[in-house]
Amino acid sequence: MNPTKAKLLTATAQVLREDGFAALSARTIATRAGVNQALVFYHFGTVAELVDAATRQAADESADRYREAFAGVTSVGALLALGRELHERERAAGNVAMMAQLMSGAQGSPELAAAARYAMDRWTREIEAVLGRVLADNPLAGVLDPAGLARAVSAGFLGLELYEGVDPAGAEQALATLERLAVAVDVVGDLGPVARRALRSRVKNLA
Amino acid sequence: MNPTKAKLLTATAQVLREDGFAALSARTIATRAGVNQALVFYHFGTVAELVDAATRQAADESADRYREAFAGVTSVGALLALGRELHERERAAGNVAMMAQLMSGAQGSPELAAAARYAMDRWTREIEAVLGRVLADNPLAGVLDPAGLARAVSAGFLGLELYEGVDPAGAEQALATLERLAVAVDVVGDLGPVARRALRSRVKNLA
DNA sequence: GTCTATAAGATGATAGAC
DNA sequence: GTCTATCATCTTATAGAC
Repeated sequence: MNPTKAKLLTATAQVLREDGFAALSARTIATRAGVNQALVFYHFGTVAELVDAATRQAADESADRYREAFAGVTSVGALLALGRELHERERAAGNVAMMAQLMSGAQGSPELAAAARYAMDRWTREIEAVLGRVLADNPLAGVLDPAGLARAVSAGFLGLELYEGVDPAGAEQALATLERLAVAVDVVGDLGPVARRALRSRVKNLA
Repeated sequence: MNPTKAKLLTATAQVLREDGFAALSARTIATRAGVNQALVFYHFGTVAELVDAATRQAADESADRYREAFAGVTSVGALLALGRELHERERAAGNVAMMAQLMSGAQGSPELAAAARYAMDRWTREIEAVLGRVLADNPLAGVLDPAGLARAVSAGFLGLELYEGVDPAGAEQALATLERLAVAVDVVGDLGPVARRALRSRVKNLA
């Protein structure tokens, strides 16, 4: 990989994270990369193609970190602890903010929508795998399919990130409640046989 | 209200909804409003102030519609049915997309962040009220505080809207799973006295 | 209140020197 | 591969005629 090309990719991610989609331009990116503006077009053709490449790369790296971290998780409790930690870490790295910016920018551009879809797919694939393991013997498993839940979790992180930029206290409150909801799902999984049977029979009618 | 001013406000909302935050400019807005570009600055001073005014107005109208619709709802089942209908209607109107665009644009602009926060507050206030009523005698009430849950729901809608623009099928799948989760919460609220007691004692330790 | 004209700057993108 | 210089086009914002 050409060093200038690499610099442009990481600079694009930085601008997207810190200043938002609206701040993206060949000049802002090149300045942050410490290279000449014309090199954006030499290496990537257009600004949109650079953004596409940068976000796909970031999504790959991010998803790979998810996979490693999720590898040994088999209980809801462990997933929650890890989830909170991972959430803080990814937040600090700015990956969620970057994806949120990508998604909003993608609304007006079919080319970027493809990159955004790719990024979401990479995330949900990892989350779906761990959710499938964790929910395997929960009586709510028939209701909470891992695929749908993984997508809901990914979308939820996007929304929370946007919300956090606007009202940090409110976002924290929302996150705390969601964690409690997850704990409640776990508690339901630990219910005694009587309550468990009662719940399962009722749940069966929903699926 | 000056008719030109009104036209600019609704045109701003339209551009934000249909073309996204990146497409906002005095010219795109004025063209859609059918008025001269200079009038943006005469009536609102800057483009940012126009966007601020337009999104506050839209949030007010949207929240007022929520309030009316939520007024008579007292059960989770009724809220879910209404929620799905409302979600479709607001989606078609483009209000959620507009807020999502506002939130992402707000990341780079403190002035817009205030407007975004105002919009989120108006939404969560209505949702919190109806959630408080609906969850009043659910054994999970101690875990799912209405304030946090309302914020989570608002943020969730934002994320789902962004996701939908990128992958409609995935977003629908996520929404379906979330609805099932809400139904499960309702089922828990309808549990017999034995299971209910077992759940409540376990839940008590979490709060 | 609304218009035209215009200033002053940022943007994507290209041509051509090195 | 990298640079400078340049283009047409877009932007916010203002001045001044009507």
